[in-house]
Amino acid sequence: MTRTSTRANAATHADDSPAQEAWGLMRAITHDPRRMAQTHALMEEVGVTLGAVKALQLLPVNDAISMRKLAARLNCDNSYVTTLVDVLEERGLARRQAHPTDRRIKMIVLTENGRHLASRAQAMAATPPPGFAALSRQEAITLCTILRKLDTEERAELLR
Amino acid sequence: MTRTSTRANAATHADDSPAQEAWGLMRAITHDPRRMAQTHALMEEVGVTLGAVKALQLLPVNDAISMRKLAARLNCDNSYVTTLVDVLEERGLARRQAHPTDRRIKMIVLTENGRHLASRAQAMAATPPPGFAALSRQEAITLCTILRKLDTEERAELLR
DNA sequence: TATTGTTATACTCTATAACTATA
DNA sequence: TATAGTTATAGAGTATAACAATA
Repeated sequence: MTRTSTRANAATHADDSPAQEAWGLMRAITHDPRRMAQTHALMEEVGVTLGAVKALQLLPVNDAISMRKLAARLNCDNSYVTTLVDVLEERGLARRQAHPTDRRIKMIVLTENGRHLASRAQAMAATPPPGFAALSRQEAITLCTILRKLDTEERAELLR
Repeated sequence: MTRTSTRANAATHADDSPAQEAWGLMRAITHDPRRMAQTHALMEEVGVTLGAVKALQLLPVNDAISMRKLAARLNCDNSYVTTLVDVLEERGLARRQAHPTDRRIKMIVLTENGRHLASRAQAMAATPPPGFAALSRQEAITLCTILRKLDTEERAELLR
């Protein structure tokens, strides 16, 4: 990126290209420590560790999912999913079910209680931090449009 | 067991508000697994663990910094910084120095070698992912402006 | 023979508590 | 007495390898 650069905006970013500055800001914004605090509160409430809460955030609320697919979502090893689902079962939040046709596969389903908790955990993750409320509708839409392009482009890059 | 490294896919946005969708996209974009791969490569090259690379990314390249302040930057406990700096010293990447006036304090300084590595690690973190290249200059500037507002607002929220 | 999940195990990450040396 | 850092230690997070059951 060349620096035909913008007006002297943020002093700290004087030498950054807009793209670099944007990237830095995105990382700062998504890093928000209050989210971690929220998550921690949920861990305490449910009496499970971080891994289990992450699983709750990625488990489909109404569907069943195989161990293997959950591992892919969590981007972790299969064996760790065993550990995690064990905890979830102990807490009565999920159950292992047989797959109807392939008996190697175990399908994980949330219990009533687990469904409830999973919904909350997922809503928590999906809720933008409070600062977003300061954006005008038009700004939010503009932001969205640019991020969509960025996301699409990232995905495309991934396949090259 | 293989770990399939999938990119967290942004959910379907049909029902989301623009702010919600933007938030989901930001999380998907910053989650990029290629960064983790890069970091992992550096870990291998230097022969240290992730914690040490993170320290390298946060150590001031030309200044000294106290153990305590480094702990604050890493957002971790003091005792863990001891562990980390021990490793950095073993690898000849950093040294502990006495503070000129307060003998309780130990100042960490990078060695020549460490400075080099730290610069690389920091440049790696600051470089936007490849998708950013697809944004027009105007889009990058617009994105930057909105994110700056968001960031400022987040900081303000933090003090309420 | 390949695939799904589990067990056994070990290494990394990280914090807490108790401690030492200053201040 | 309070603060900076260290030591000892333990628990959470996570992977690897070997394995059992099924396909």
